[in-house]
Amino acid sequence: MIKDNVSTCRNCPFSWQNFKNLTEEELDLVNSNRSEARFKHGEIIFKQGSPSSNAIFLSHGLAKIYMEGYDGKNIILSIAAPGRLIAGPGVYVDNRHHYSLAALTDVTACFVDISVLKSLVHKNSLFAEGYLKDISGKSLGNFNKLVSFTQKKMHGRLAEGIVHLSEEIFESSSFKCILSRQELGEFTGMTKESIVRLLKEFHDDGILNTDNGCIEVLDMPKLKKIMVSG
Amino acid sequence: MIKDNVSTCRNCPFSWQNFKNLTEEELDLVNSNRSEARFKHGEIIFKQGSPSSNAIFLSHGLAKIYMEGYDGKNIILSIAAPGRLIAGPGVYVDNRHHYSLAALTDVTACFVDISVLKSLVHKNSLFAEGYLKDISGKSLGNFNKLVSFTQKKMHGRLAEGIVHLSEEIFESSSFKCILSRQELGEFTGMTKESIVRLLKEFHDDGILNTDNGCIEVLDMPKLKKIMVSG
DNA sequence: TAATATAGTTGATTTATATCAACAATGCAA
DNA sequence: TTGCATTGTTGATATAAATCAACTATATTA
Repeated sequence: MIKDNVSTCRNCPFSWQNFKNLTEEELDLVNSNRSEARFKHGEIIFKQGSPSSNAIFLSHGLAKIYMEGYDGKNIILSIAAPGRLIAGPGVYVDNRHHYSLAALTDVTACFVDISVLKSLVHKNSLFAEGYLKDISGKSLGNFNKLVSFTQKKMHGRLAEGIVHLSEEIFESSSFKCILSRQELGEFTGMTKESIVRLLKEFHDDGILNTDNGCIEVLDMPKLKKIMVSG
Repeated sequence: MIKDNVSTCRNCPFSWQNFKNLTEEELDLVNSNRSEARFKHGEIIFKQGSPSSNAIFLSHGLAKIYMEGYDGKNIILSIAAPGRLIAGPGVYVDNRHHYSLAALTDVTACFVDISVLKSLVHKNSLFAEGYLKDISGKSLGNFNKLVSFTQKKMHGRLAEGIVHLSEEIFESSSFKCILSRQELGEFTGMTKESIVRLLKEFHDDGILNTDNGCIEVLDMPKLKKIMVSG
């Protein structure tokens, strides 16, 4: 009998930053066009290629945003957490999802009809600006990913991935990793075998511990050094 | 005595799509805050890291948008042509350029104070929406670049690059390449030596000709097949 | 025109990383 | 609990692509 449904957008503690730019009436409009659904770990929330008619916000849990590439090889673009708009550039281009979303834990997700957000972009210029900021920030993230994927080698990329998980997602130096080795590979651009080997190497160098699905960063400065130099 | 200065934004044939959403008065505001400068081939127009206080539009020529990576290795993100907004995500994040811009040919560029564009985003919701569309489209381009850089091998990436140059930039199967082998490498994620070898291979396979800096695509279907499968 | 710098080319070698294959551990279903 | 499927681990091997090094052609400048 879990009770983590959000009663309204007004009192949602995971509300998207940009909703702060709305009037209470506008936020109520969002709320009245909101529906909620639950997903179990592993379930797909939406698929790349399908029509994107809703913006999604997680109110509970974590999900992976990933692109399905050639012959079954995926790239995990980022980890979605509560408070983030999940919509993608397709919303303003071709109304298609250009990536897929799947639950990494049990997830509760709010769906808001995209036309509602678009109408608010028209009505409320602060909200429009906030949306621009949001997209811009994500775009920057992709720039960095592009540079690090093309120029860093495995050590640097894995270090970067772990630092990101530790600081941005779990906000702790020790966390249950959630991502399988396979997924860790899709997140950092390498095979699962390479992940295993590198984690071991990091362990042997006293940088981290890996116990039953958890990662504990022991030497963050060293890890960051590898992240930058690698 | 070249005369390709643009007299006003109103009659500019290379005007940004999104300016069509402005009233004439608003466009005049842009125009009165516009300044023009010329650059010679190779000159840098702005540098990654510097403050981004202006949006830029080319009225003549081509330029490369590139990120400066680790130890002098660059990635050319795209080729800028007249009609395109060049501003970057930094505008709505940290007021810094996150990539550099350099002239590939002789270039005439219009500079518009970014605060003017921002004020128009506030005043004109259609313009704001157009801006969102613009950023979204570019974001999609980066997604594709990420997938192709991480998953395709050299053949596929080079084919992709050449098809892009041919169809999007020069709109001809035969074109003066502009990009040096080094730059072609930065555009497709490989070294200049690999570019040379692959171009030769493509030539030997009857896919294209390379004569004094020109590329002539002879077998576009084959090239596209390599682009997709590679 | 000669002199020098830059860009292009080629082949030999090295290296990072994927792939393949076998096996161990873990979790889930019957 | 047993069996089966998934995930993790390890070592051996293959390969794509970078690096290195030498050389040639093409521009640019004196």
